[in-house]
Amino acid sequence: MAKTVEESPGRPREFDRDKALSQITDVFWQHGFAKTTYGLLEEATGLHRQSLVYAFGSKKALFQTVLQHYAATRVQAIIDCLQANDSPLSNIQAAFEVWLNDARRESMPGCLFVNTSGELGQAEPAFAQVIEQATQRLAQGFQTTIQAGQAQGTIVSHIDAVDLAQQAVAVGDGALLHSRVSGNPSMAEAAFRAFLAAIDNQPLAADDEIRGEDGA
Amino acid sequence: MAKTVEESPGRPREFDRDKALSQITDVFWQHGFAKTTYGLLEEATGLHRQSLVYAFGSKKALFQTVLQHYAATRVQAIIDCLQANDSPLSNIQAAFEVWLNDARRESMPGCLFVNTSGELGQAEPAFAQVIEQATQRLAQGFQTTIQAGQAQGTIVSHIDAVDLAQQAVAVGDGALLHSRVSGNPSMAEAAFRAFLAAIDNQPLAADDEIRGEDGA
DNA sequence: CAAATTTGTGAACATTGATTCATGAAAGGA
DNA sequence: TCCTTTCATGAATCAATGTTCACAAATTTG
Repeated sequence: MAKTVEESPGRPREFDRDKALSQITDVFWQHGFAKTTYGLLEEATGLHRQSLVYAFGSKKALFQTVLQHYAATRVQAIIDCLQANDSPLSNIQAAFEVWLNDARRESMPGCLFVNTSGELGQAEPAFAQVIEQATQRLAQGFQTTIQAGQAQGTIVSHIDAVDLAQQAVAVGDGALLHSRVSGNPSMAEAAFRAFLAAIDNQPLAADDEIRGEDGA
Repeated sequence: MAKTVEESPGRPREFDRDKALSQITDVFWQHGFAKTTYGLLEEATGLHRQSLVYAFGSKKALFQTVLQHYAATRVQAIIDCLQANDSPLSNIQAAFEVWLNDARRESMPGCLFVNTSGELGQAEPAFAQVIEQATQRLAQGFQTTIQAGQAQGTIVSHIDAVDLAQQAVAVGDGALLHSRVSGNPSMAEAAFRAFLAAIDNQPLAADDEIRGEDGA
């Protein structure tokens, strides 16, 4: 059985569980699963490793909790952007802005799910399942918003909404991956810019400002 | 100094260096850097670990060689597709097909560079540099092909070619990442389909009735 | 042929890291 | 108060792993 009891008789916990979880998330985010040691976790939280085991279980169980915490906060923030009370295009742009903040971060750029996918793949099915489910929810969020834009004519309709939603998630994942390895958000910015330009349905506004050279 | 001498007096090597390197690449591809042990490498190559050390140096040096080998073969194959003697759109489609083959592979789907980026990020600058350089070359290849298509009018011109090239690489990376964690190439197929539909400049063909399945 | 050099192979080494043991401390309940 | 339960901390344990040592085998060069 899990040892993460909510309330029970006996000595009360002296530290804030959620605060520790947040600090632990950052360590995994920065170092990945394999290179995160109990020494690093002790340093980040100020707690004894055995306290972490009592509170969260083994390292795998701890990481699973971290992934679920991440899905419930970070991924949910993107979905909230997509469902905001604004135009579909603005909502997508807002979601991209959240990603860009992750890409621009100095200390630990990128996305925990992206990093974990690359590191472990399907080697740990429990982890892969959390990531897969979150990715599905994210794609569904994009799809709904894109379909709304297509219905009102602000997003191009000649590309399938499901395909566009999958592409949006792929672009985000790829961009955040690259921001991690390069330490540079420019690829993410360019990729998001291209995606938004591609789905923007404004056939008359092409005379805005001519970008770069135009041979036509 | 490196111990990878090309030819020298003394006992000749009994195994094929390139063949072993290819087998080693597959092991790293499947398991990642950290989880690849000398035991796995011995099993895959049939060689003694010390022979590998003699031939390639330390584990990090070995992996660096693997990454360079991968860039010179796999990444180059994509670039060759982009520079083939065909239409720009067909060239891009052919490049995506190579990626799709990697996404569809049963045993070890995905891309070694993508996996390594997620696993190590900038933790090993020597690795990150190889990946970064290959990514730059790939983006440059897309950019050249896209610009050619824009010049001849087969690719849309209202989106910046540099941004589109960055997006293409991001889509590919994200799609291959997801194929690894999900074991399913459907996201890659959808994302590539959307990208191709978005850059295809056929203002008269917008009256196509059914866009469900891609024909020939 | 003899010396030098490199490879092949088995074993050992040293380090690291996740996990567990053992003990004292702090609460709640009877 | 006394007992049970849980937490905090230090130490130990056990397994895994990258690397190195030592020696036999194979080939080139003088």
